[in-house]
Amino acid sequence: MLTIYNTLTRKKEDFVPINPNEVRMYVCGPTVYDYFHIGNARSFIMSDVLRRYLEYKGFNVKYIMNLTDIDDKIIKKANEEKISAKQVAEKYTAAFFEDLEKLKVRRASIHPKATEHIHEIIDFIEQLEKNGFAYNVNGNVFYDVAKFNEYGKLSGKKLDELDAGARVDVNEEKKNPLDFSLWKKAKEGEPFWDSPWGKGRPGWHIECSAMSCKHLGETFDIHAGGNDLIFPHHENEIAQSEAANKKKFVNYWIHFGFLNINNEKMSKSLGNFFTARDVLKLYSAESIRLLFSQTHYRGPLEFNDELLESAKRGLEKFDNLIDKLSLLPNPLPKGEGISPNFDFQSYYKNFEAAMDDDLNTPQAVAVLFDFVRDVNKTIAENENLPPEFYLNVKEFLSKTAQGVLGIIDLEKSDIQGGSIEKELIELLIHLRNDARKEKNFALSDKIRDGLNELGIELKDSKDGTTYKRAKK
RNA sequence: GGCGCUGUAGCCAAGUGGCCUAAGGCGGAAGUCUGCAAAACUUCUAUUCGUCGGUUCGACUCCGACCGGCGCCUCCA
Repeated sequence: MLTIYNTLTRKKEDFVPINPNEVRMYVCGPTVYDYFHIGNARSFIMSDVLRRYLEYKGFNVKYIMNLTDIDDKIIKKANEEKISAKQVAEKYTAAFFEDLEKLKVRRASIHPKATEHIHEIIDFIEQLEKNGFAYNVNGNVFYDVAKFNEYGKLSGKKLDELDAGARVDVNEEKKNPLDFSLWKKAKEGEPFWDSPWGKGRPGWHIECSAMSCKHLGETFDIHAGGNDLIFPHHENEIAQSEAANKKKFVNYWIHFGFLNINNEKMSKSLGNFFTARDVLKLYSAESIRLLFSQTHYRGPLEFNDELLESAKRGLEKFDNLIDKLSLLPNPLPKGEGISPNFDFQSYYKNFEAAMDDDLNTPQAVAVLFDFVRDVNKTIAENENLPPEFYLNVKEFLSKTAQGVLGIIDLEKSDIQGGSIEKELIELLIHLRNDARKEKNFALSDKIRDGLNELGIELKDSKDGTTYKRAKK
């Protein structure tokens, strides 16, 4: 049974979806005004892991991630770059999908855009007006926080306390400083849409309520996002959706911890961030995903080169085993060998137990490392293993390490390939081994060192010489 | 000020009232292999869980105090 820590109840709960075999989940996506940073990537990756694990468990997952493609930051960027807001959004939307793909994050079922749901958003605001939760002041429409009794139930804040602590950003039009914009009146030169309240554009929070409702229904299973969205964003979504639909909005709220640099939150405003695409220039998606998987999703995650490097090194254990598998004859000889005493089921069981426990990926990763070690031992201790053994190893890694966590790529063995490059390397290895037979070590070492400089490492073993390419 | 999180080996990081004299990764050490090397593989690497008290037959795990770190309360994954 999968358990999930629910921010709403502050407890770990059994996960029971509304429909038995289906999970509907919504994750807050990016505002497309810039490249996203590696801290944002954590949310995308961990959401992806959650989605993959739900599928592993047999659920049919309907996964929505929105794109905020109209907003103050986009308009600001457009003015800076002297292009339209639409062009900014298009540019960074394309970049967003490119980066996701490089991170091996699977696309959501649908990535709805705010600007393509203006109609739904307007309907939603009208419903709020009708229910008495919204008020219009000169074309600006606000949500009346005081009308929603349960305001603060997600973040554990109380209205009066919030009021006291709220930083004064005086907006004369608001009844309460905590009221937030549902519809913003267009200023001169800003993009706008026609509405019952005049020309304007939607506020930030309303798009998620409108789009989740359209694509997932009034009540759905999981809503996820970064810790900093708890308040006010998710709190406001609840206020909007529950006030409009008069129904519970979301059953399970999941929030991801931050990425820290030197024990400090990575953020655009602090300037201590790396874009995902820059990190990807130096490290593979698998390295990044392993690093993220080695910390529980709710806790803070320390991020630096040394840790990325150690994740990359850790990955080599998997890669070496994958290389071993890829060197086996294809197809494997049938029915030969003695079955070792190797209990694959217990590894599946342990992996699932870890993941079921509020997505304890560090524990799950530990199970995978144990698995690799035990497989290596078994291979070393048994001369004549049956083909099923290797097939089972591959299947296990394929389902868990690759399928759920995405920390390995079974199709991409370094040893594989069919290019001329491969043939040249093999020719050099032959020449070198001839030199070694003649004890011409000066020449053989020269070849080895030369290849090394090109990023190709030779490995001599009993069964011959193999090579691998240096990796990210 | 309000609310919340957190302190485990050189670094990162799970975990639990007795199976913990504490997973896993990196780093370090030794061994196997090797012409040498690298790599690989194997083994070892915290008598101890921020400090001090308390509860308990028993705590690192529960409670209290103290010290330290972080976050939200404002756009933010």
